Amino acid sequence: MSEQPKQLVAPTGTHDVLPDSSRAWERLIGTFSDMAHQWGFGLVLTPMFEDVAVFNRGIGEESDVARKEMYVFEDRGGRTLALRPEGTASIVRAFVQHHPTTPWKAWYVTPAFRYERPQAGRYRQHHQLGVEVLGTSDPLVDVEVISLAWRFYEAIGLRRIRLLINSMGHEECRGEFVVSLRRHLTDHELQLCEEHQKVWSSNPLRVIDCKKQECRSVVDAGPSIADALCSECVTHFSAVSEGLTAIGVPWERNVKLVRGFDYYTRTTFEFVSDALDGAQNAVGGGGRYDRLAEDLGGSPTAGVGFGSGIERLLLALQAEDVAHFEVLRDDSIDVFVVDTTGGQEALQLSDLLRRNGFAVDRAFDSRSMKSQLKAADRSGARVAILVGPQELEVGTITIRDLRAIDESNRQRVISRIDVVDAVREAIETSLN
RNA sequence: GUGGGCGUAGCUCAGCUGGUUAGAGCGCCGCGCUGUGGCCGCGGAGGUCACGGGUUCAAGUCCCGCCGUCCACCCCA
Repeated sequence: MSEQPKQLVAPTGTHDVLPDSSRAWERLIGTFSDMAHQWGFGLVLTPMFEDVAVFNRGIGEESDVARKEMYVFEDRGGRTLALRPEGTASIVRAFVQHHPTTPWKAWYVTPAFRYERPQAGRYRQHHQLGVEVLGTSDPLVDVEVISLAWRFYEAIGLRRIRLLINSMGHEECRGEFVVSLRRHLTDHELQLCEEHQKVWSSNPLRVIDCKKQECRSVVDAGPSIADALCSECVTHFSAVSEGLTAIGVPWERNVKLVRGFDYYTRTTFEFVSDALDGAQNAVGGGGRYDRLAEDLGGSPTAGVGFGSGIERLLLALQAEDVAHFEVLRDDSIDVFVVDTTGGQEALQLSDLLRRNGFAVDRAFDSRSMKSQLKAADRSGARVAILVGPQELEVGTITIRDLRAIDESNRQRVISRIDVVDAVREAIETSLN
């Protein structure tokens, strides 16, 4: 006797999605796919791993994600590759590579990988869906992107969502702001929180959204990005916020909204769920990235997009008790075929009914009628059709309503030839 | 990367200060109903008490380590 091998499990921070919960995933992704097409976006699929430079140059080598969270590996040909940590950089790389006509409107759904310590709403593999628009700097595109996200959240049933928007300015006014911010932080370095006293100079913008009281006091007394914007950036921001208001999407300006990726210019935004109380309350976010295509070796091309975390959305839905994302009994199959003559009849009948559009399941292993009916009940089917030796001999089928309440009149015998029509009728008359 | 809680049946958990064959509910299988599910009753299967060391006459229970998980920080979806 050999020893039983050690049982293997999914790696830390990853999860299997089983049928109990995968139905909600299907609905979420299906809804987003429908809406993205309605908004004029086409699906773009890119490889799950890229040359590490795509992400380093994209999200910025100084960002936490690039510095310590990427899954970087070398392949057998000595290439340095990384599993994608977010959705945008790959899409822009594909744009640069194929130079499609603009505006290029892409939607995507993809896993994303970050080597982090897992906790509520944060995993080493999570999933994002989102869109990107390349090739136009029209502020109304920002509005279109944000509104798609907003309408999507509405469509899936989220209510307690808030939209926070800000502008990071373009290269120049943002640069000037960083200079004055640096000056201010240098003057007040010793008042910062312990952590930021050490690391603020590598990425001063990070201090702005630090939650510690020490840093907040320093930041509040310092320069605001809102005052540093040039007139063009101010105009852009106004057009975005007015556009949102025009179509009834509520927003809040948050001048401290500084997102983690370096590629953002001008518009940045984030959607937070008030139903999620933990630190992981951001269900989506994005912004404009007018320099990114250039950074990835393309010609200067404006871009804007958003991404949303599927796991976070599901947590928010759960927290809001959105019932329609639970698995409903109605969602299951129509007919369960019970066959106690060996299984050949179930084979033929299942095939026939499925070809006629019914959702059908059956039992295997020649189990007893009692056991097969139990399985039929568990399946949630509305009706069962029964074939035993008696029916087989005379060419009939017993059709049984599994949802009827009284025992009389819930079951009848039909000719096998009429099975499709009889099943159709039985399903229509069956109670819900 | 830092800090804390928790790992006992498929699932949710009980197991008092260490003491004989480790329990419950749900789920699963079977029987009551030798061709009829759900409800009810009865019965059954299923556990190297995450793993590895240690203390002890004796460890699910105490100690150390390790892995996993959850939570917080950091950061983000």
